[in-house]
Amino acid sequence: MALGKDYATQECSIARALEVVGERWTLLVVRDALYGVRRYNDFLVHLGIPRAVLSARLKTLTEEGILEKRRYQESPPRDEYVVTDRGIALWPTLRALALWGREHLMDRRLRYFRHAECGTELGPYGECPACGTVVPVADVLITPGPGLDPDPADPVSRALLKPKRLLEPLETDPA
Amino acid sequence: MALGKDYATQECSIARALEVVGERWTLLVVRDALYGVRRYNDFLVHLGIPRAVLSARLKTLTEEGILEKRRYQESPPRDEYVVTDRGIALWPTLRALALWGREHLMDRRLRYFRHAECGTELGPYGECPACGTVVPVADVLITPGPGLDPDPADPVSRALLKPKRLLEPLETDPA
DNA sequence: ACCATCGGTTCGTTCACTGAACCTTGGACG
DNA sequence: CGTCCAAGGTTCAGTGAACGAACCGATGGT
Repeated sequence: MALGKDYATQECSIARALEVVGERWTLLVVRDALYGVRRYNDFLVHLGIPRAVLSARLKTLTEEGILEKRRYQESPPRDEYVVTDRGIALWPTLRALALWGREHLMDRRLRYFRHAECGTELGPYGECPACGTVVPVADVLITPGPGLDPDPADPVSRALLKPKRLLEPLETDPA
Repeated sequence: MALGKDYATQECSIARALEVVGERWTLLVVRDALYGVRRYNDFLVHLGIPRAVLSARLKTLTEEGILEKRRYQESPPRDEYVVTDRGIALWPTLRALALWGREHLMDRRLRYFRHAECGTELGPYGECPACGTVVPVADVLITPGPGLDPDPADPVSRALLKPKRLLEPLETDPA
């Protein structure tokens, strides 16, 4: 969107939030970051997004403090984008959106989100029904569901076939 | 966004949800609908959205079953757009987005959302901390906060200066 | 007859997204 | 040394969506 002019006149925190994360692709980039995607190329192949747009989104997300760009090796110099606390705070929004989409648009289960400690599937607000506590994002286990393509084309989707915790960096073997 | 081509390849309920409500202005239209806005002109002046875009959004939201267009008087023929159950189900998403925006982008409180039965401000997941229950959207009272412009230009913002329940139709006197 | 309102549509301009090509840095290989 | 490859971008022409202003049709008021 890149609004400023328009949404800025709105006295509303929803509008202000959408100024930052409401543009096309932005929330999907944040989703991938929470799933553990960190490298430019992994975002690229998993999202199927034009390179120019990905560069722009990573730039503004970094500027807004939702991602942090950091050097993870010197030779050759390589940077990764790691989600910050501010980005992690978007988890309830993404969770609510995913729940709405699953309920109203999907006919099959693609993924389960569970409490890593006890394996119980999360409730609507990200809480563990068994433990009765809100599960920290780092303790959420993402596991594949029956509706998921068992042999996806891109390495990121393939890596997501194994259960893993959110935030934990994704291992993409380029096989 | 109007994607199909792009997001459709994504096996993800977030992506599917964003196909429907991820376009510019769409979530703000839904927000206004939950606030009780029903008439074309009220959406128009409150959002400051181009007419063509508003028409397009109302059309797709109606087609997606999030709003329902219905005749409320015959002469002259006038239609209103009323939010459906599917639209009401977006409340947790909007609530999460508002919370994030308030927490990370705002420096003042614009509105409070309270349990109409007891006046207690809602918790992060739309629950009433006093009653211990998730508050139905129709029982949420929206009240102005200290950061709100006390004399806004458009009639919708003016009507929202009085506390009212969500979903309850908005009374806009064209003063 | 004239004007105003509501709920739109039409249209020219501007702006963002798209996809393909290209570029740079730094190994790896021969 | 020269060539090739991968990662992580930038550049650029074409397209599609958003913007804002103008226009329109139905109805009611004066």
